[in-house]
Amino acid sequence: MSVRVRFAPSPTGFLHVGGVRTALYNWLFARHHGGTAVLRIEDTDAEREEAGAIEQIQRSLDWLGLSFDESPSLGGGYGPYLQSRRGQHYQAAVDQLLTEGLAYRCFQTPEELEAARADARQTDDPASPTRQHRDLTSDEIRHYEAAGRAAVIRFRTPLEGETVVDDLVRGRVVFEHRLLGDHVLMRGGGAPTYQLANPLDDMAMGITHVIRGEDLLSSTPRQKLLIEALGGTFPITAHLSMILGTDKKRLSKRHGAASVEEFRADGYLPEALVNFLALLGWSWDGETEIMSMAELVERFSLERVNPAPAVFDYQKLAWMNGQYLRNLAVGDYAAALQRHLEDAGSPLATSPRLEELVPMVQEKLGAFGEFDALAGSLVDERAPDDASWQKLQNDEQAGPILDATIAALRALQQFDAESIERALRGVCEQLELKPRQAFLPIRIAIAGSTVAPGLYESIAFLGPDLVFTRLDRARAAVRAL
RNA sequence: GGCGCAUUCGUCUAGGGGCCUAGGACGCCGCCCUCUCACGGCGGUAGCACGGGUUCGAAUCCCGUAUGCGCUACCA
Repeated sequence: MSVRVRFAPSPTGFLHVGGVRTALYNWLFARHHGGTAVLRIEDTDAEREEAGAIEQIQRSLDWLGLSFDESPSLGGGYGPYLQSRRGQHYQAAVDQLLTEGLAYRCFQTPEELEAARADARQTDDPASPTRQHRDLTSDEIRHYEAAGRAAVIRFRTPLEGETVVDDLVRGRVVFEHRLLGDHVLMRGGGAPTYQLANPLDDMAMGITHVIRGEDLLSSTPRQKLLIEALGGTFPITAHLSMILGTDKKRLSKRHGAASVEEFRADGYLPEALVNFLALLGWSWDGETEIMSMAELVERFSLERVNPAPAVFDYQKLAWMNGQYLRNLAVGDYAAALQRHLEDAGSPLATSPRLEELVPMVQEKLGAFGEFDALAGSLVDERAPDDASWQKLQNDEQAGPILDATIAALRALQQFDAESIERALRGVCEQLELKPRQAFLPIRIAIAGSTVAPGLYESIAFLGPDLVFTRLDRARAAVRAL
């Protein structure tokens, strides 16, 4: 039997890292086994759906390099399976369940339900409120219908016994039927609930393995019961732990970036994010950390998924991204950097000289988002950093250093990094200063900041015209005091 | 409250009875390299939640407690 998995997000917002990890594990598992991974959008609740969310989810998955199979449902074009287009299929299943007495109509008003819940709090039968209309007489049904009451369809959950789920990451989990309650399959308006659409589609689509978040573990027995009532076989499940913020709460906006789009905007590489997320809850040998997509596919297995929740460590992601960045060939680095600058709408994106900058910044950046602050002043004309400029002006040696530098650079035949280095070393000897002292004012004059790419390379990159302009400007600022 | 899941350095993890005086990585600290920032190199800090069992022997198995998280919707 070949493996078929699905990633089934609801379009209620951006794709966040928890969702990405779920998507990734599904995808890796499918690819590892040469199986199929499909994307299914669970848009059964029109009210909570957010405009553009589907496109955004797809864009994020594309960017990450997670391509899903079989996406033919949208009017002949390409797109994911949409539950909102499968209404008849759900209706047919409900009709069958109704006929066989496996489901029933429930006419409770929200007020009645609430009242029943309040009563149930005192008892040891927490599920009873959901079963109030489980055994209505035909007279009662006629009465409710005559009164024009809308009905929801509830599943007739067995009152006794238990359902066992053999989960690939959690082992055997047992649920008592009496505590489950009769959950709603179809709303008053005729729309299916998740509890109906999700398992039904898994069955209809021949899903063999359900890999999803632990938040859905408790609804697994209901889904299993439903599928088995319909004569189907429930898939094998693997419930992944939650991803937490540093406060151990579910990762969200307030912990920092939590959506794919944000990491992208901050200048992270998709390969790095994928690698990092793969390791959040899974490991290969406990030692190897940097793994390509191909290696992940080859090595991934659900058996090695950790059942414990994991805290999302931004620092480690940053480190890993730096590793990926530094391993890029210059041309690839330049291309990726340019794409990032374009995405960010930065004017630096149009610079034809980005590639020249790469060797100067590649060792220094943890993410492309830092590029502008580090090297922007070499590409753009901009005001110097205030604090740095202050430092320059307070430096008593600055005047003589700048004078000597200007003279030494003026004397140069060749304006390349080696020549510049020799010239600047000469300045140090001449003034009997250590490079770290002598170069500080020069760096501020050149880059407008105490932090910048290598001095010699920066000077060579800017070229004599700009360099002398900036040195003169600094000289004037120092003299003005 | 009920049900469920989880619990190894600050964080991600290795470990599935003796190989563990618990290994790797990020972070942190120190040293080296060094024109700033980084990178890189070397070294260091730090952990089996607690209590009972089982066993010749437990981080590893069982029970309990604690704590955290999830579910408890006509959300998914």
